[in-house]
Amino acid sequence: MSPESAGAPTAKTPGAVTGLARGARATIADVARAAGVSKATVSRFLNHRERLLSPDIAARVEAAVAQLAYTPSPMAQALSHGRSRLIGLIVADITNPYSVAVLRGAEKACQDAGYLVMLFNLGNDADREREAINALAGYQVDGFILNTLGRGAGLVDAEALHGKPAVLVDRRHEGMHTDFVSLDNASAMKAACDHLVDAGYRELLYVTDPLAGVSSRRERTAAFEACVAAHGKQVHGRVVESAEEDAGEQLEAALRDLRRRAGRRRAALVAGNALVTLRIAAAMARLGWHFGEELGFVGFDDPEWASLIGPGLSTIAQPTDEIGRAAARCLIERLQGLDSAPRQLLLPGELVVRGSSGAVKR
Amino acid sequence: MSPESAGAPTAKTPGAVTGLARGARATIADVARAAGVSKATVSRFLNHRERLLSPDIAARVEAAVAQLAYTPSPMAQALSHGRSRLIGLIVADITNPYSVAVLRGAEKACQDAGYLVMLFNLGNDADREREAINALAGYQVDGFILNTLGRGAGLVDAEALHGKPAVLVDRRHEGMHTDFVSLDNASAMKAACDHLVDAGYRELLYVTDPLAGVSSRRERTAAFEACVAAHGKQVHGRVVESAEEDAGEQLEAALRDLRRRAGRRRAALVAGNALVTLRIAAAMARLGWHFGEELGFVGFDDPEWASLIGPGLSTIAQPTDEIGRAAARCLIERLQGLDSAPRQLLLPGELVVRGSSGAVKR
DNA sequence: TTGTAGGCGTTATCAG
DNA sequence: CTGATAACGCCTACAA
Repeated sequence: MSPESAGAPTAKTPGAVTGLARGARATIADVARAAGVSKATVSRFLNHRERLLSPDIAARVEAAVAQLAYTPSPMAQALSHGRSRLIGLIVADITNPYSVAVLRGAEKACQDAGYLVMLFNLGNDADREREAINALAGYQVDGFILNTLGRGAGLVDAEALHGKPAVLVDRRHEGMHTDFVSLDNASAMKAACDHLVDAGYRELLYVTDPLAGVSSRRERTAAFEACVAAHGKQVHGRVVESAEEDAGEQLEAALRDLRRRAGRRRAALVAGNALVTLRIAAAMARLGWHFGEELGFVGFDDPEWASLIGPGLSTIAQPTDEIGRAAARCLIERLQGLDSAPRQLLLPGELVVRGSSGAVKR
Repeated sequence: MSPESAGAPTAKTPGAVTGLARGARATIADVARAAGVSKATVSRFLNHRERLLSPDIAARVEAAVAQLAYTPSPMAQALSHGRSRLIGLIVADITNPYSVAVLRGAEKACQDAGYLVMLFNLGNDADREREAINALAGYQVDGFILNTLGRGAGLVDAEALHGKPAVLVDRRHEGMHTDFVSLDNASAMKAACDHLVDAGYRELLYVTDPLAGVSSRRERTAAFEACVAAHGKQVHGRVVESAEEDAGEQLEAALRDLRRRAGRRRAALVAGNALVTLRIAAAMARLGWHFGEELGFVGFDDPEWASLIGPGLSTIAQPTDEIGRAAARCLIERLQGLDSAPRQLLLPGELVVRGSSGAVKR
C-alpha cells in the first residue's frame, strides 16, 4: 500500500568510499569503469581465465574487482548464459524425517558444488507436483531433485521437466527415464526378516503406510513376502496397511490378531518407516505390551529416539545423508554434460540390533 | 557401486503443437506476435489490469497467453523490475527438528503468498552466515528469514542485508533492528517450573545447550533462575550447560549430583530443547533411572516421541508452525511496504503434562 | 489505448 | 588481446 521509495528521492547517502549508490551492488559496468576497460574484458577476466590478457590489464581489473567487492549477479548470468546454478528440490513432505535427512545431504552437496537449492514442499499434496516443477522451472533451475509422491494427479512425465535433468530419490516414477537413488530395499528387508527368524520369531507382520502406488513401499512389501516365502512353512508372514488417519484401533486389532495367530510361537513386527514405528509404539503402549516381550520388532529408519523406547528398537538405518549427497552428485554430473543412460544407485542399509528383537526371553 | 543402466539412448519425442522450439518456454515476444500486438501491451495486460485496454485486444492477448501457456520468467522480472518474489531462508542447523518445524510453517506461508523459498543451511557453521546472505542476496531475494547462530565470526549486521528486510526467528541479534518472532520463553519457563513445584519437586536442574551467546538459551536460563528465586528458599535450582560433544559422563554426574543435593526432597530436570532431552534420556537409561521416579522431568519442545519414552515426557510444546507462518507474514508485510518500528511476536507455549512430572509417587 | 525505445547485469559474437 | 554490440525476457517511461 505504501511503496516507500527507498531512501530520499535524490539525496544519495554518501555510503561507501566507492562512489556507488548506497545498498546497490557493484555491477560489471562499475568495475569496467573503475579499471578503465570494457565490460567484455571484465567478463573475460572472470570467466575465461585461460585466454590470457595482458598482465597490466588483468591487474587493473583484479584491483577494481577487489576494490568494489564485485560479485556477478547470478540472476543476470542466468538470463544471459542460460544457467542459474540453482537446483530445484521438491520434497513430498518436509514433516517426514527421512525427507529432511536426505534434503540435508543433498543441500550440502549442492552448496559444495556451488549450487543453491530452491525448496518446494508438497505437503503431501500430489496435485501441487506440477505446480512445483513449473514454479522452479520458471527460475531457470538447472535441474531437479525429486522426492515426490509416487502417484497422483500431477504425476510428472519427462516432458513436464522442461528438458532439464532430474534425479529421483526413494520413489521412482513409471514413465521417467532419469537417475534414481534409494535404499536397497530388497536387501534391507531381507536382513530384517532373516534377523528376526534367527532370533526365533516365526510369525511376522509387516506394517506399512498405504501402498498407494508408492514404489518404495511396494518394493519393501514384495521383499517381505519373498523373504517369508524363502523360509518355507516354518515362517508365516502377513502385511497390513496402516494409514495415519486411523484411530489406531485397527492397528491394535492387527497386533492382537498377530499374537493369536502365533499361538505358542514368537511373533514380531516389521515397520515400514519411522512414522509407522511411532504409531506402533503408541499402540503397544495402549495395549500395555512391551517390545521384545509380547512382540519382537524391527523398523525401517533409525531415528535418534529408537534406542530410548522400551528396551531399544532394532532398526534398519538408511544412509540418508549419503543418499542425498549421491542424488546431488548424480544431478551435477548430468549438468556437467554426462550423457549416459539413466543410472540406479541402491545404497545399503544397516541393521542395528537392539532389545526389541532380542533372542528368546525366558 | 552398481550404476545399472536402462532405457533407450536417443529417442527424441517430436514435441508440442505450438510451433515453439522443443523445451523452450514461450516468451512475451511470442505472445505479442501471436496476438498481433506489441510486447508492451502484453506486459500491461498482465501487470496493470486496471488500465483498461480495448476489449478485443485484451481478448486476443488472453487467447494467445492461454494458447502458448505463457508464464512470465521470474528471473527476467527480477532483473528488470527489481523484485524476485523469492525469500531467503537461512537456518542454523537443518538437523534440528525445531528449525525444520519452523521452516515448514514459513515455507507454506510463503508459498501461499506467492513467494518461493531459497534455503541455505548453515550446518551450525557460523562462519558461513555472511556467505549465505551474500549468496541469497545475489539472487535478489526480496527478504530474509533468519534462524541463525546468535553469535560467531559472521554475525550479520544490518548493513550486510543489502538493505533488504529481514525477520529473526528464535534468536535475536544485538545490533539488528528487525522484526523478531519466537516462543515466549519467559512465560513458558515459568509454566514449567511452577508445574514442577506444584507437583512437589523442590530441587531443580536446568540442562541447556551451551549458552554461547544464543539469545533464546540465555533468556530461558534467566527465566529459570528467576522462577526459582520467586519460590523463595523452598526451592533450589541450578543450571548446567551440556554440550553435544560431551561423552555423557558429565551429564550423568550432574544427575547424580542433583539427587544428592535433593536429599529427601524430590528432584526434577528441565531440558532446554529436544536435543538436550535426547541426551538426558540416554543418560537416564545408562543410570537405570526412570522418569517420574528417581527424577521428574519437563522439556522444551514436544517431539512425537515424547509420549513414548518411559511414562511419557512432560513438555512445553512450541507453536512451531505458527512461528514459521508468523515470521513469513511479518516479512511479507514489510515487502508490501509496511514501515513501522521493529515488532516482536512472542507466541505462547503449551505445557503438556505426562507421566514424567507426575505428582508424588508412593 | 497502443507502440517504440531503453535499460536491468551478463555473456558471447564479431570486428578491430 | 580488446572493445563495441547484440542478445536474454521483461518492465516502464515517453510518444503517438
